Amino acid sequence: MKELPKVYQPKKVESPIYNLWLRSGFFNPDKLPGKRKKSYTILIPPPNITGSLHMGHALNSLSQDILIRWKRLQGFKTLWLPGTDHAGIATQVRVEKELKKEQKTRFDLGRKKFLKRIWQWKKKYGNIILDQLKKLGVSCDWSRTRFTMDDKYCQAVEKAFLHYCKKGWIYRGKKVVNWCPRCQTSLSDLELEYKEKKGKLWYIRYLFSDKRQATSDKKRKYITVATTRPETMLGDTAVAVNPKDKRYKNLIGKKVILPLVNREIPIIADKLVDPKFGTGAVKITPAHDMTDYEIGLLHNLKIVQVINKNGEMTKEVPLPYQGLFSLESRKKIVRDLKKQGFLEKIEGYLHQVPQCYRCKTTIELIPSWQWFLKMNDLAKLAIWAIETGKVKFVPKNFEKIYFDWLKNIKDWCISRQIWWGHKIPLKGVEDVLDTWFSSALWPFATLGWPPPSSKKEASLALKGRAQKSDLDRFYPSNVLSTDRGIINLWVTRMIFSGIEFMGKVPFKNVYIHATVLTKEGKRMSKSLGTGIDPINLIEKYGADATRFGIVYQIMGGQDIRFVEDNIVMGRKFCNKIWNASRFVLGRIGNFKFQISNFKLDSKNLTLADKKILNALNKTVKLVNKDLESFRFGQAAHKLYDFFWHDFCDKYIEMAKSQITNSKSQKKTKKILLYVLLNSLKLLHPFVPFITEEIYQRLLIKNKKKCLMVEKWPNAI
RNA sequence: GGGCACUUGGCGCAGUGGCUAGCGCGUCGCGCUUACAUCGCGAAGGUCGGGGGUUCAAAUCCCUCAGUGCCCACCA
Repeated sequence: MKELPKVYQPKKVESPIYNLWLRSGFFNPDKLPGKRKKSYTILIPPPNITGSLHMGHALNSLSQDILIRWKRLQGFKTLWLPGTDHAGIATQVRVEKELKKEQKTRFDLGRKKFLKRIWQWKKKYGNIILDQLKKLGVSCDWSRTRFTMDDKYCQAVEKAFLHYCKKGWIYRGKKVVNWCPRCQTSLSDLELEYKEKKGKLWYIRYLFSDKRQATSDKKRKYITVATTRPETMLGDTAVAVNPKDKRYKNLIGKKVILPLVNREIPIIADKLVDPKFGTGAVKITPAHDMTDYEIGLLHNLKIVQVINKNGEMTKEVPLPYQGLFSLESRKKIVRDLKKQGFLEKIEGYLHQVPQCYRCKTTIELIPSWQWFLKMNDLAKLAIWAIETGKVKFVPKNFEKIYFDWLKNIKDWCISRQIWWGHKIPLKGVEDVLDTWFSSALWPFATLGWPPPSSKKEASLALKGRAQKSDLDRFYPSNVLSTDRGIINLWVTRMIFSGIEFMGKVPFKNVYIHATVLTKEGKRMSKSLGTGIDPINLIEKYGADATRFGIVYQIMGGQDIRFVEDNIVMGRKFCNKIWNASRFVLGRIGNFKFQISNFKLDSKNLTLADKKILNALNKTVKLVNKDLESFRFGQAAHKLYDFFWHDFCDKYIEMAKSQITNSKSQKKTKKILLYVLLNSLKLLHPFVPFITEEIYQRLLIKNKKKCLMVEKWPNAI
């Protein structure tokens, strides 16, 4: 045996070990050794093809890798399926940025050339994250890598869409929708981000059209409305007050003249109006506000669109304002109102301004023709899944977010006017589907749904594989591990899609991992310069140290304040594992023990022997328990304490003297090797490289090709 | 505006009714003892955010206040 270096050198180990795993084929469930009847499946949340690895991915992938490696050791037929998401708007925006460097827009290229450009981009950069994940040591079955725009996946999307059509759940309608003037597309509510901005509240007077109408209060010649967006007043078709508001009760039904436009509009009553806000009287612009739109529908108001899809004022407005961008026209309108005496006052106002979640442009609300998916029945399915416990959230409190959204559900606007995505499979429609429509099918579209329609096709599809299809064998998956930010955007939609198309929920557990913040508690973000690149950590400390350091911090909280100190700890721990192994290997020499049959009879055991064997047993039980309930950090702490303090500090020290005694020598060696081997197994899901490297150097009988497929220790 | 969470030694965190509140990093002192100085041994350091309550007993349960992070929301 070669002498081991005193210090563990991850760089020399990681790449050869990863190649060993790849060559073994054991990432692929069909190539795993032994009889493995039960499957254990995880589908990776497909990263966007625009992305590169950040701490969130690292954290999430680690939880999944730990689970998969643990279950693989426990003898399950494990599948961890990787893949990427075409990420409609995100990718399109990314490539548009590239084009901008050449002073071009997508419209300059035209749809066909632009799409070609995106495919090129995808080919070049589409798998960056997956490649980076390999450095972390993840054990995905790369032979099953999927992309949400693979041919087969496109079929699934089309089939799902047509299925909804047949049910009559898809309809086209002209509604006020969120519109991104830069992306030139509609967006669902979930695709908005709100940013707090300092704005103003303008108080504007609308004069009564017949001054004598206000007879009860002779001084009252006008009604004042407050607005944060004065430019939309050009599209006002009513003023609304709360029916219970005494101040305005006698004005309901009267008419006012819209300043600058000179249109006569009615004063109406609607309970949606909050009497406490502003003056209690609100201008109603059905074309450019959700609430106003709803009020407009109820009161049969005319919809006057004054802002177009580029964010410019339309021909519906008086000539001086036509063609101006909305913010320019705002300035001019305020100036004109002031000049003409309609502006009562201006107040400062802090409000949440919606912006596009991909390009951060301020959203306009604009009436347009879109496709919608009726959500009533689907929402009920999703609610049912959680209420009956078919799907469980960990931590449980996230179910609230889920229910809150579902119980106030609106129909889902599924059409987008971007180019990159799944085209709506109907004639004459250029729109593509919301990227989340396709992600919603991920749990089964990746496994071969829709199933082949003929037997011939079926046998073709199964060529070279086991008899049963992946869909039969691996659906539903066991765990979905994801970020809390996409619970409704993605998780909810997978759940109802799974039930609708497969008749079964897509996964049993939804594990919501912690969000990684900086040490100061700020969000990690590249643009803020607060991001930490896991790849740098791997370079500096090694993959195992990084893994252990991160996992050590996953204690179940919603947030993790990341500190590099823990990675330092991880590195020290790896070194400890390395040296303890060096000691054991050195003392045992070339003797090959039969470890698998090693029985622990209590005769001939010293107190130290008993203690370490008991501690090992206890650790096995506790680690199992922790992992079953996704308590990754707690498991890591227990392993750390056991290995360092029980094994190294105590037992190895005792063993040094026991081993000099000819009576206890052999047993001590056996126990050293036994505890080391089992420790390696227990630690493997957390620190796979170093444990595999050491395993490869062990002299034991019945040695497996890889530690990765060894047998997880049973607690005695 | 509503909701979810968090607040424990210098820093990051465990601990969810009961021994003198633990761990990692850091700090200080002593040790290169033949697995490891990325180590060992020892030490200092906390009235568990403030206030109130329940209990024989609270970091741990309840109320309240404050700070922090996040999510949701049609106050124009």
